[in-house]
Amino acid sequence: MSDRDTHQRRAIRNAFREAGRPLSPVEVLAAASVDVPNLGTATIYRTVKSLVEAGWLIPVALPGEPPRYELAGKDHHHHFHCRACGKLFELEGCPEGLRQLTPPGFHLDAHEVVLYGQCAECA
Amino acid sequence: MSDRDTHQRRAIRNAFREAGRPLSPVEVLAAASVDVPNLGTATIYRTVKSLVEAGWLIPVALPGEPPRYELAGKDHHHHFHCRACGKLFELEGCPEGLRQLTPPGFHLDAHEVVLYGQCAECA
DNA sequence: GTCGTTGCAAAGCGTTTGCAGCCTA
DNA sequence: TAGGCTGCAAACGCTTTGCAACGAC
Repeated sequence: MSDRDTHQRRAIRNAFREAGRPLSPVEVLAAASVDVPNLGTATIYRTVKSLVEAGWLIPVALPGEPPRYELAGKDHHHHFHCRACGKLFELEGCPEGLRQLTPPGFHLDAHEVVLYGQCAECA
Repeated sequence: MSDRDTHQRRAIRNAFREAGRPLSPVEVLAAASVDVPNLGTATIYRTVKSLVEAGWLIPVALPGEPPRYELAGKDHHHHFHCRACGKLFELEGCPEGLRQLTPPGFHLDAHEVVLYGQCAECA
C-alpha cells in the first residue's frame, strides 16, 4: 500500500521527466529499460497506473491513438495533433459554448477537444 | 469482391438505421442478432469494415474507447459520452472559438470534441 | 524479517484471420 | 454451379492478473 522508492519506479519517473512529451507504455518501457534491464511490461502498467492515481501523471488519450501519459501539474489545456510530424502540441484556453451543446437533462462534467492540422513547422 | 445482399448484412445495416447513434461492434452484434441468430463477431467486423470502405459508415473514434460507427451523410456534429451507461449520443452544433485556440502559423483543418457526463436516463 | 514490489507467464479482451461449408446471384 | 460470405475457433496485440521470489525499509 505504501510507496517504496524502487529502482524501477525511479527509472519510470525519470523517463517522463526527460521526455518532455506524453509517452505511451511501450515508450516508457524503452526509455526505462536503459536504466533497468529485464524491466517487465507489467511493472510499467502497474507503476503508470499508480502514478495516475497518485496524481503524478495525467492520461492523454487521443481518438484512435494508443493512450499516453504526461506529467501532471499543468493548467487545463487541449492538444493540437499535427498530421504531418505526428507531434502533439499544447493549446491554451478553451472553446466557448460547450455547455450549450449539452442536450436537456444531460449532466456535463468534462470535455475533450483535439485540433488536427499542420504545425507551423510542417505547414 | 462483389456485394451480395445477404441476410446478415441486411440486419447489420438495419441496426445502424434504427439506432440513430454511433454503435460499437458489440452493440451491432446485439442488435443484429435479433434478426440473425448465431451471427458471428467476425461477420460484424468484416461487414462494418466493408461498409466503411464503401462510404456507408463513418468511424467515430473517441479517446480511450473502442471505435464506433455511424451512418455517413450527416451534418457536422460532435458526441456526448455517458460515463454511466457508456452510450454515445450525437450533439447538434459546434463550439465557438476553435480557430482562436490555434497557435500562429498552424493550419487547422479538422477538430474533435467529446463531452463527458451522464445522459438524461442515467442522471 | 515484513510485506510491498517485481518478473515471468498465463489469462483477458477486443479484433483479425484461416478454413470448410453455405448460399446468393 | 461458382465464388463470395458466414460461423467457428485459433491467432493476435495490448493490457491485466496470479504467483513465488526479491528487496526496500
